[in-house]
Amino acid sequence: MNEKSELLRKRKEKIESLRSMGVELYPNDVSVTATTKSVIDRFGDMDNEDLKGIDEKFALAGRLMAIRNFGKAAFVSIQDRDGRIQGYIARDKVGIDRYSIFKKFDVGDMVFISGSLLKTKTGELTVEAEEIRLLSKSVRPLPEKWHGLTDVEARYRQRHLDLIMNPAVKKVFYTRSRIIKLIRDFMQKRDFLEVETPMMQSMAGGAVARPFKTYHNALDMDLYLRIAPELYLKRLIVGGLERVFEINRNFRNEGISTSHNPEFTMMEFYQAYATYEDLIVMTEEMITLVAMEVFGSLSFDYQDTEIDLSRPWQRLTVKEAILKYSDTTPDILEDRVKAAQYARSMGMPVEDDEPLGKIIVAIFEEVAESKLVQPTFVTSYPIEVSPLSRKSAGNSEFTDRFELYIYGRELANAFSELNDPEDQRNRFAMQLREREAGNEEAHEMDEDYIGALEYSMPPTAGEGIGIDRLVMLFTNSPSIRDVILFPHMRAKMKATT
RNA sequence: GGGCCGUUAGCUCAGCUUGGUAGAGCAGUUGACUUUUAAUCAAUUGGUCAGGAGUUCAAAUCUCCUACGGCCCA
Repeated sequence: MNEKSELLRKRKEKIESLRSMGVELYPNDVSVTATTKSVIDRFGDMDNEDLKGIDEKFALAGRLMAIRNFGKAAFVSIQDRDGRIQGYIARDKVGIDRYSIFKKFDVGDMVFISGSLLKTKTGELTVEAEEIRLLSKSVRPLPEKWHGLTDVEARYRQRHLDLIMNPAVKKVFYTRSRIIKLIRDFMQKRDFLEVETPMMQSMAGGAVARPFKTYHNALDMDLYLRIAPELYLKRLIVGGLERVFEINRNFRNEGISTSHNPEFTMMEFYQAYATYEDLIVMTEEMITLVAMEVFGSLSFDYQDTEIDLSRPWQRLTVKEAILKYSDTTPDILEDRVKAAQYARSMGMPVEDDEPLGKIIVAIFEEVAESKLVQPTFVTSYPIEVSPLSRKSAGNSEFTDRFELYIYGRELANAFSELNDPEDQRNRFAMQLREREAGNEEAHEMDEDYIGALEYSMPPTAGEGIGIDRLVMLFTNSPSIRDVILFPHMRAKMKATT
């Protein structure tokens, strides 16, 4: 920002003049006894006569959001973490000295107010100040009071301003916190242990994605920010913890979009002696519980669409979903050459030696994904795209796996875990061949993990749930950036602070 | 990575089609005002028109490049 800006200069002059009046600009000695909401909840319905009978004093603090000046009196609006309340500052009440100091306050300053309550002519509960003090002087002006801050770039880059100006934004992050607490409680009630596993890993495993790379000086080794906690959580299952979950960040070195941020929050959990079908039920229970807590209902609007979470949710195999939403015939999905031909006919790039399973999933993503608006469990994923999943009994080309789709977005991914170390080695070998063929996202051979499996892991099912996307759904947010406080942005040369 | 759109005062936006010395509201400053609530009334300050290059007598406006952002596609 331009330091020559007249606004800033004027503010600094004002600060100097307050200082010369002996006013402490950044004091730290107030005792706040109430919030705006607590006062309004208790007294909002009372009339002026009742309020006069209360000899309690109220001490609140917050940001000055408006000043309506009348010469010898003024109305102010003070905003704290859970709302706003009006203050009435009359010269005769606070005294000439305090009033002349108050006249130098600006919208945006942090202030302390204490006094009694009254109702104005228009029926608004108001704190009649006996004292109004400066707690922290603002140097920069706030955005305009009516339109606020709407420029999305400025909102993300200066989230502090966004939070000050846009109460709906604050609400999103309160809801986010509540959803995470609900999920945590849900897991703990089912005897799952919350754990934390490495964010920095010597090999980025547990998912198919490109990692961020970093370097540890003292150990002289490359490290990768994790793309998933999966392989560590399963080591804990081998270790006998039986039920574990982790709610934490994953990092994937990929593009940014309305549903992708390079760092995002997942909950992963693993339950011994369960199958992916148990997790279907558990997922329904968890998400409907969140819906009931947040909306008090299983149906709600997301963007322009009504989402209905009434159970049971639709289940389709990958192939069924393709057949349902395209003109494909079953024989096309049984034959690699026909499938490749079909995919190409829709303009999708297909490698000559692309395995059938990968082509099927590509077709699924092309024709079906966006159609899965109401909650749908998609099952029976091909083995080629599921290197950590257990093969389906009776059909070794497919796995005991599901992905949950809502509003065309993948919200969860779960499977019965592959616990046969020999099979796991073969799967990694398959991935390694892909890697050598140039697929940077393919999984690496993880001997250490196989070594853990060789101590035997009980039959287990595991799942990852995208917390950001879940919060998007429950806060009606169109972009993942609306549910992440500080979404990643390209560095800007010009300082915006 | 591609396409489209955007970037003008602290904020929200006009102005661009059709080139001719940069506008409004809010905020700020000064003054009036002791029940207002987008307070009101009067006066007034504030601009590297994202950055760069080009065309032109003359560019916020036309052309090109770059940066950043949004939406859609991959």
